[in-house]
Amino acid sequence: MTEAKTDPRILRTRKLIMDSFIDLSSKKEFKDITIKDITTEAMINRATFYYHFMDIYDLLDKALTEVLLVNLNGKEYENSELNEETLISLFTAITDFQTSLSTRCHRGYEDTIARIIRDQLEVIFFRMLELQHPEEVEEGLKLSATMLSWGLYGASMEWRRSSDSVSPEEFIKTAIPYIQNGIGN
Amino acid sequence: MTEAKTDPRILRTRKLIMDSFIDLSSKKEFKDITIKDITTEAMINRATFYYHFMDIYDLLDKALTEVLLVNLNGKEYENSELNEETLISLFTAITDFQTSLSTRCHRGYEDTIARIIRDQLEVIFFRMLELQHPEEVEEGLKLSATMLSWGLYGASMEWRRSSDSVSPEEFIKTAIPYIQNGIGN
DNA sequence: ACGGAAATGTTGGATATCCAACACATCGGG
DNA sequence: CCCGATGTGTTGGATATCCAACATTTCCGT
Repeated sequence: MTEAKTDPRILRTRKLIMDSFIDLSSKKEFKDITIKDITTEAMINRATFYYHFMDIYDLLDKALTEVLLVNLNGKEYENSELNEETLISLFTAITDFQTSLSTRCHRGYEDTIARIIRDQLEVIFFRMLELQHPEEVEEGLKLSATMLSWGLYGASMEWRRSSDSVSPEEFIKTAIPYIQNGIGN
Repeated sequence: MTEAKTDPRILRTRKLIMDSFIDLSSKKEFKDITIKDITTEAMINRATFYYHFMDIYDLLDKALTEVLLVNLNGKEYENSELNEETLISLFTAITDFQTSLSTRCHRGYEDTIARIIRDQLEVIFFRMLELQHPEEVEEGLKLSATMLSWGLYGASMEWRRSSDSVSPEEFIKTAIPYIQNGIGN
């Protein structure tokens, strides 16, 4: 209900900046991308960049979040339950996202990426848990969501490390029983 | 030397509008494209459209000119002579342009398109003639350029009409001797 | 042929963006 | 070491763009 539509110029400019950044990321390493590069490509003034973002790390953060959200929104977790299907879907969304990033060059920013993934996962988990256990206190659900997000992210790291070419689906399925027994009714 | 750089916001907005229009043109007929459609796609306000263009016909005009210029600029006629090679190059540029337009739907606006092509050809011819005949009076060169532009455009119409699958190069080559004898020293 | 809906243009005041200039940090070469 | 060159952030005044509202025209269904 709290309307207050954001000015379309803001939406347009942010999109131009993010698109340019993502485009440049596929051509250069992150550390070689300068703010002038981005603003030139986006056809906006350098000062305007600072109107929207603190610095280039802020942009990296928000751009990756945006991309991850696009990856996740195709899946519609809004009103779904936390079950085997959604867990598999979430897990493959993460591994897809990381694979798509590996073609770009963000070496040295794994921590940022990890935090972004965990943050988004936590929000999704919390929504699902809230829906499934309306009687529980918020604090408990929050903590569960936190632990699940760390856990699923950790699993994705383990999947990448193992690299014995088992599919993400198969990989996460082996862990699901333990998760389910922990969170099941 | 007469600087007076145009504001980058203007360049950006015009580009957004033109790109959106060209994009929409490949999906709808011109007559079904509304100004709201364009401005929505371009993420700009409808009032801003009128800041840059008189109406949608003005946009059609300028957008086509832009596209044609892109077609022509790859060829670099700036300091070239008016000889067989450049004539062939110009002719194929025109036929390419018209072919690319035929996939879009501008039925009923052939006159506009024709005028745009002739206008641009005339400018190019005049520059070349000026370079090649510095001693001549401007009026004579202007008129020659006008006649050449009409002539070459007419040839392109004839080429489309005949459609006996002879290449544009071959087609125009048959006419070049007459042009050359007319304009040669 | 009528009436409502949608598209076209226009306007004045609000706001995002631009510019030029500045101070500061970083870096690589002589 | 120092210097010029390059990148980062910040600022105040100028300007392109937005918005909401309006009048007018075009279109389409009944």
